[in-house]
Amino acid sequence: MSLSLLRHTPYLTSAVPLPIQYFFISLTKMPKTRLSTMRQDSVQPPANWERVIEGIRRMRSSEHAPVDSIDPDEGVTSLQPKERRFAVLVGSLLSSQTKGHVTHEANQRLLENGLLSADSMNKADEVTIKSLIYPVGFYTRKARHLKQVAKICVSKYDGDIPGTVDELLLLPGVGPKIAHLVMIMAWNKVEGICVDTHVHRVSNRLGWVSQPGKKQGTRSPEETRVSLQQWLPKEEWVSINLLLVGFGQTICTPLRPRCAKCTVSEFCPSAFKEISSPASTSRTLSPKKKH
DNA sequence: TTCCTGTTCA
DNA sequence: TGAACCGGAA
Repeated sequence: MSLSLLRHTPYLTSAVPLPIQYFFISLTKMPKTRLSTMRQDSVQPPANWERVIEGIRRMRSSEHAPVDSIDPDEGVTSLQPKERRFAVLVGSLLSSQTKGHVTHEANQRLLENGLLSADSMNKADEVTIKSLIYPVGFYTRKARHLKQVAKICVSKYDGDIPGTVDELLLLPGVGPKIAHLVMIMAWNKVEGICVDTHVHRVSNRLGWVSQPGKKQGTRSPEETRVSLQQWLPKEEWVSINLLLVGFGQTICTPLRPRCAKCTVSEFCPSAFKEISSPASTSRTLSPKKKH
């Protein structure tokens, strides 16, 4: 068991089989918010953020979210460490703009066909990969990326995957979201927050993040990641993803958020304002319309 | 229509 | 900064 994982995610110390993937963390194991955790820098945390997180945790416990029903470890824990890390990378690559169960089924098909290793993936036909991962989003592009990634892993990393964020970002198809996800899931290292569309949207609605030197909300997930990391205690960096993804899937939805069912709406500056998307959020805050 | 745990290229 | 990549689902 990795010490680094325990250090960064103390709530994973029991009952949860390691290594975990895709942030599959039992909700009952989610930590209570730590009070009085002083943060670095001079950035003031948003008011009541701890109460908001606690409230969202309660909502997440009482209402099931799609992200909770996926066990990404299925069939993968039996793999050797090197293959398991590669499988994590592949699963992460497949996940963009794709629902969890679709991603999971595609990964299982790759596993059944023995393609979840850098060596076998490198030798596989691109058309074969494409047909196996269908109907994952952007499957044509991803099949190409997977072959390129496998080739790089074989030639430069002896069949393993890169161990740093910077090196992961050099892989085709790997951006900030996937790089930070893979660092946590494959290497048990927390280099940054994994910010996807849900974390980006919910953070902005709550008024938790802003552009550098401005009061306006962030315009990209990467801006959100930097802004969040300036005040959110590192102990929360891992759990915040699954927390807000599930919350974003069920209550704080992109379209027609269910503010009436949300128990933290009193702390939310966007509550009951009929927000339809992050894009419209920034438009509302800074009207730069064109006609 | 918009969304789905984004990244790439103009 | 925005369009393109993908197609099924709500």
